[in-house]
Amino acid sequence: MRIGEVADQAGITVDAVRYYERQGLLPAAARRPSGYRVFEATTVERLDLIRRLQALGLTIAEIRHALVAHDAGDATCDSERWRIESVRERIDAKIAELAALRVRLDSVLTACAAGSCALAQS
Amino acid sequence: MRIGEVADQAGITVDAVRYYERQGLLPAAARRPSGYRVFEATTVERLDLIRRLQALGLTIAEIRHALVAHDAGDATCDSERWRIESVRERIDAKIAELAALRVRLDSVLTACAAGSCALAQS
DNA sequence: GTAAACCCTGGAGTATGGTCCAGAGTCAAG
DNA sequence: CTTGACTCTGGACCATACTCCAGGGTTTAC
Repeated sequence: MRIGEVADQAGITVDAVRYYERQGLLPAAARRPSGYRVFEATTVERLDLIRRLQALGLTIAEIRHALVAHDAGDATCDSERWRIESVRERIDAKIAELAALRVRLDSVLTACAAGSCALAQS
Repeated sequence: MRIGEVADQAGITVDAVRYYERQGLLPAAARRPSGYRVFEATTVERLDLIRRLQALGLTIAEIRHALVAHDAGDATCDSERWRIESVRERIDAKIAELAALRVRLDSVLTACAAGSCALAQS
């Protein structure tokens, strides 16, 4: 398959495919004599997996670590659980931060309703 | 006051002060013949205000809009309320997004506990 | 008069996850 | 044999909010 075909089937751009290759999320593709990349059908599945992990909030670096472990056959449920849990902690921290922010915003809005503008407060 | 003094009193770096000036959050400072910036004491208060608005989650662009209205005498409680409410909506949307992400993560972890690894799922 | 501490500008760098581009080569159909 | 669609590379660019740097000038104290 050409790069445009895998990209279409995975629903992403060819630029993204090349980017993932550069980032080590895909093994370096085989090449035709012309330099064109040649992909196997399984690449589409791998791209789907990458997208699913991204949708779970993993960064490119985390996905790379996960896939390297996977490729080496080292990806146990426990090792992946640990990775996902660290992502969950990061998300929980972010939610807590935003919730605190929202509380501060509400108090500003309450003050605003009472006639005290945020720009005038000290 | 020199730039280092206002920066110290506001608890930020001189680079940040110059950045705020470039971004239009501070009026262009007066200069000595040597080119050194000269600030009035009120600049410290303005820097404090900028920091408070940042702590509420406003971007530099939003703070600029708010301060321009303020400087023009146009900053009413209503106009500021509208600005703060749009920030609150943004934060609420972000919290909702992260909460949905967390639900997905939990289902992956549940599957993981049941022996189905995230990397193996289709 | 000299050394330390301060200030100036313009521009590059940080992190993230890609996108977009030019300029060139390749491939398939008609 | 030509046309159009595809691909290649390396590098610049997006937003955000600064930070850091070089290479120079200024101020202040002793």
